[in-house]
Amino acid sequence: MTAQARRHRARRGSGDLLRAEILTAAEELLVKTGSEELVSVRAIADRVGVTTPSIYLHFADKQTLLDTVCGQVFAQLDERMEQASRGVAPPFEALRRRGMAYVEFGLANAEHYRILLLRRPVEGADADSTDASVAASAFGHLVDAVQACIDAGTFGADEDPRALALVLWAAVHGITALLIAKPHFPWPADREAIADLVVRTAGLGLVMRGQLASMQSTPGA
Amino acid sequence: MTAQARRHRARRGSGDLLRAEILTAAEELLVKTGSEELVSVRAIADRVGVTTPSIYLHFADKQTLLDTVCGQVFAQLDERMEQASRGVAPPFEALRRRGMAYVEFGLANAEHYRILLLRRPVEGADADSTDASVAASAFGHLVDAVQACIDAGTFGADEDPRALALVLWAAVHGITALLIAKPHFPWPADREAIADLVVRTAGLGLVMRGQLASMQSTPGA
DNA sequence: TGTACATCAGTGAACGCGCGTTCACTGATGTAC
DNA sequence: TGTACATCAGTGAACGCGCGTTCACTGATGTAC
Repeated sequence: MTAQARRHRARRGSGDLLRAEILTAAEELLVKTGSEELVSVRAIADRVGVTTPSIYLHFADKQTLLDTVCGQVFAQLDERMEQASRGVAPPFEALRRRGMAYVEFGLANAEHYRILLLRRPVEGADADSTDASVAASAFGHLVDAVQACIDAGTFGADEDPRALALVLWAAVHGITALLIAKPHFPWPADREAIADLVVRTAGLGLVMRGQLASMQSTPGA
Repeated sequence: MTAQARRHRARRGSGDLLRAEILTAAEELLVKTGSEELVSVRAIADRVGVTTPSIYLHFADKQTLLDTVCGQVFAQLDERMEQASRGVAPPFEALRRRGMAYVEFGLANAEHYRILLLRRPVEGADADSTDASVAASAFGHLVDAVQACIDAGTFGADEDPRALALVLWAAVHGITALLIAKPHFPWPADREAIADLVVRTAGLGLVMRGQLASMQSTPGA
C-alpha cells in the first residue's frame, strides 16, 4: 500500500476536517477490503495520507473509530428505509418497501452490514454509544410503520407493535444475513425474488394473525 | 493459562486419539472464551496438554481445524432438529418444533452458531469442504419437512419446497442471529416467546400463501 | 509593518505483544532377526 | 527370550509479521506587542 502525497497541515480550528477524512477512509477501506480485520489504523492513516499516530489525535482508540463509522452506516440504512416508504400511502405497502430497502441496503453494503449486525458486541460497551441510539431510532421508525398498519386495520388491533416489528426485523435480517454470510450456498438465481418472498410471507403471516384474532373475538361474524 | 500435565505419548496407530482431543479442546475453548479470535493454536495445544507444533501433525493449518469443528457443530444442529421433530405426526407441528429447536440450539451455542453462520466465508474455500456438505444435508432435511407439509395439503401444492424452506430458514436464522449479535437490545423479557412468534408467523404466512393460491385456481369453491 | 513567541496538528521511531508456522531434534514404541 | 534398529508422534526453540499504541519531537500557523 503506497502512501498518498503528504497532505497539507490543517488550519488551526479545522481539526474536524481530518476527522471526517479518517471516517471516510475507514468506510472506504471496509468496502474495498471487504474485511474488518484488514482495516488497520495504519491502513486508514495511509489512505488519508497522514502518519498513524495522527489518528489518535481524533479518536481515543480504534474501537471508538469503528463505532463512529457504525453509527453513520446505521443512519444511512435508516434514511434509505425512510426514503423507500415516504409518500407510499397504504401502510402495508410502505412496510413492504421498507423491508425490501433493508435487504437491498444490506446486500449492497455487505461489509458495513456485517459490522452493524453480525459482529460480536464489544465487550466493555454497555450501551454501544452512537450505535445503540441510532439503532433505537431506526427501530422506532419501523415500530411506527407497524403501528400505522394496526391503525389501518391491516394488523390486529390488539397486537404489540414492538413484537410485530421484531418479527419483521428477524425476517429481513435473516435473509440478508444468510445471503451475505453464505454466498456459496446454492441460492436461487434471483436473490431479490427470494427476499421478496420472505418479506411478503412475514407480512402475510402478521395480517392473518390479526384476522384469526378478530374471528375469535367476534365468533358469529 | 497453565498447561495441563504432560500427556502420554500415543501408541503407534492411535494418532486419531489426539486428533479427536484437539477438536474437543477447540470446541470447548470456543464455548469458554466466547470468541473465535481467542482460540489460538497455542491455546488449543495448551488445553490438550501438548506443544503447539503437534497440532500440525493432525491438521494442515488452523483454518482446516476450525472448518472441521464447524462441520461437527452443523451435524449437531441437524441432529437436534431431527430429534425435535421425530415422532411428531402432524407435519406442520413437526416443522414448528424443528424451528424452535434451531433457535434454542443457536442460543445455547452462541459462539458455535456464530462460526457456522455469522462468520465471513473463508476466502479460498470454494466449497467449504465438510461444512458445505453437512449444511446441505441439514437443509435437505428441512426441505423434506416442508415437502411433508405440501403432501399433507398444509402448504400449497404448487409451492417450491426449497423456496419455502429458505423462508423458514431466514426466519429462524434472523431471530437467532439478532438475539446473539445484539444482546444489549431491549428485547422482551421472554426471548423464547418472541422466537415462537417468529416461527409461527412464518409458518402461518406460508399456510396462507397456499390457501390464497388455491382460492385463485378454483374461484368458485 | 515587523518581530518574538506560544500553540498544537502532525511526525518519526520505537515499544511489546501474540500470532501462525517451520525445522531440526528426541526418544518411546514396535518389529525383525 | 534378547538385542539392534527403523519409525514417527511429539518437542523446543525460533522465525517473521502486523498489529495497536506511546512518546518525545518538530515546525507551520496564528497572535501579542
